[in-house]
Amino acid sequence: MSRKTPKPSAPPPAASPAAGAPRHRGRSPRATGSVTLTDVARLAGVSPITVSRVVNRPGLVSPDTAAHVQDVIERTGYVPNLLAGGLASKRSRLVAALVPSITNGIFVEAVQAFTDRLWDAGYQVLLGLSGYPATREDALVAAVLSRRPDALYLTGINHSAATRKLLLNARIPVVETWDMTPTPIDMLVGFSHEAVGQAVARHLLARGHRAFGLVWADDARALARQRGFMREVSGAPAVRVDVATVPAPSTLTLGRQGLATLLARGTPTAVFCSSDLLAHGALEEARARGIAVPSALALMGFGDLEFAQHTHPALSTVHVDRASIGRRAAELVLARIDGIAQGPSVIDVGFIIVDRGTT
Amino acid sequence: MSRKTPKPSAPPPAASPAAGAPRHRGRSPRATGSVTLTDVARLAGVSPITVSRVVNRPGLVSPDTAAHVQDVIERTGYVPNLLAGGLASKRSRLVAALVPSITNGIFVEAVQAFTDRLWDAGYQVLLGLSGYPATREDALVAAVLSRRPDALYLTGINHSAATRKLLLNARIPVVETWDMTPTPIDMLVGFSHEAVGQAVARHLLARGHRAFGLVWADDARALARQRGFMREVSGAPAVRVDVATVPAPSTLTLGRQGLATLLARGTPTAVFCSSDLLAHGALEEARARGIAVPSALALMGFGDLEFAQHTHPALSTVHVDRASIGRRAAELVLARIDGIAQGPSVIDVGFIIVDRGTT
DNA sequence: TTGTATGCGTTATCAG
DNA sequence: CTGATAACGCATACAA
Repeated sequence: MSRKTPKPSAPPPAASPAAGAPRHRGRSPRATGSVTLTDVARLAGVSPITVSRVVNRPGLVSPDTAAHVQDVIERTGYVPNLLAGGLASKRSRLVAALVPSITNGIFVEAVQAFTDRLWDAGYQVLLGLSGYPATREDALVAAVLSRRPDALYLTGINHSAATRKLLLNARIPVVETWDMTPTPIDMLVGFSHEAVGQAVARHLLARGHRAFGLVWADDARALARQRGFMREVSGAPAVRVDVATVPAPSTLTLGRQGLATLLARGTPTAVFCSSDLLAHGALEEARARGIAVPSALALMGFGDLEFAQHTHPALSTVHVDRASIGRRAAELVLARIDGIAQGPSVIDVGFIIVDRGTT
Repeated sequence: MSRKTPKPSAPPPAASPAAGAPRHRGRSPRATGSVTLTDVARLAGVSPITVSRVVNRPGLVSPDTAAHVQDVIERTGYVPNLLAGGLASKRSRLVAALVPSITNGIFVEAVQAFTDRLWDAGYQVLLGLSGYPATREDALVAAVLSRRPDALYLTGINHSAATRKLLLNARIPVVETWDMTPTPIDMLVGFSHEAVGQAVARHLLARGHRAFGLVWADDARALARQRGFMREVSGAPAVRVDVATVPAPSTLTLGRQGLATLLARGTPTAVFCSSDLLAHGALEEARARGIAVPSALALMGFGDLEFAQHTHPALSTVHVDRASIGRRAAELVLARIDGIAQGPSVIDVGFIIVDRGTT
């Protein structure tokens, strides 16, 4: 345990702050009250930068010094101040993620995966809740940028001009998610909603269906799926499609009503719902009317409501690997932060049609 | 639009930075590249502190000056740096919230309410995911405190000694939630889980039940509810209680298995599950066996799984106003930050037994 | 391997 | 109502 010269007097007891220099606490008119890196340095008999290195780059410091400093850190309960650190280094070690809501389970799984991955890499994620149709997104982006995050995760690709400008000025990596576009702001991890609609249409057509019903939420991404569906079926002969549109935040009740509406207007053999919550509502309506699913009516949702699978194994769906979106977004961000920007910066994670019976 | 003297030359065109002082960008070796408060001040012909006031306390500045500065702010796209601001003022305008997970819907609603309320008050919420049985909580608390939040929201009341010490040293308001204790770290918003168990027991006893089954997760708060239940029924004669314990993260499948276990060992007339997810699983098992709920078997959960209510209106539950927990926690925090620490700092939000049929 | 000098962008303090 | 000055706590760039 032999240390270099600068150690004025080893303090085996508790606090015996180098009697020459009087206690500093309370000296400056703006003193904060909590232990600073300088306090630790003084107590350990080293320079502040050495303490900084012990905390951030232990490799650059001799084991002896490191151990001693570490000891003082623990005794004093020193907690680094990342506001100061971030200001000095221009790296906040903070990454912001903007999500419409966390009570709606659909986006959380990706964010959780994103957060977990970044935490392991030494970053913290600041979550911003943009509210539904992204009303507050502009204000939120500005607020979040004022923390000087090292990167930004966005949900969706529809952003106002003001937002885009802020993002461009910020000069940090940005990942958009949950959608697909040839012109991302920066990077992108998602899938094409039009392709989903198209694939489902193709799938159902191949299974012989011609009379379709759509229970559809009035939401940008959902409408993209509808477009894809419509485009594909419009090429097939003798096809009928009826759409029951429902307002944006999907609920079970809206799903029930949607199917009721469709049944009042015709007799579809396959009903595609814009979300699994709607699909499950429709399933309840079918049950209530004694309509067998899937033998008498094929029912397809979108998004894997875990609950629905357990409740009724005959509800088909389009599966998206949500965690994977978060994980890959994190990889992209980390690569860019570390300057290793190799590889594509637009990733299509695709989707899978899970057919649990569609006649 | 007449302004005071210090305006050197009104710049109706774009950037004409007071020709006397040469451009500053790129001068310092550590220049950051983004617009600073000083840049804005120079362009507006005022001192930096005036710009600061326009942003933070518009009231202290003359309308003319304010308008002019505001204009420059918009033209330059200036975004304040809260790392610097927080460092200088010792107020980060950041509040941290620690939650086990966000994919588990149980705690999110409260956090969302907390976040919404604080956002309106000018604060941002940094979400920390502590993982299940709070394994990473220590590291997380340290990491989060290094951002110097103005307050902290915690889920639960079980914290390690190390965590408590960090929290005490931090000298910031702390709200614990979702539970009740006579010795909170600082403030508390929650309810007594023992009281829940007790109340349910009393309720079921009053409805004539004597043969009870418990499908129970192995989790601290859940066990507190069990204790309350046991204590209450132990006072009644001729009571039998069988407990099927299942591992911690509840699933539908575990609920099914739990009920199956109970039915293999006896014939309870009322089954109380530690969560609504388990209760719903049990409901499925009952359905599969042709046992009518609630006429042949009373089933009670805890926590209002919204889904379950729609699926089966005969599943009883203990209702907790989750959003209210978040809202009231926010109120407490704000009162303390503003120094208006009036009122109690321990709030019991209570719970409600929702009986949808228990024989 | 360790230390010195300096500045990051902002606000508190006190003076005009 | 406005400004000059001095921190806030830390890390970068070099030097030893």
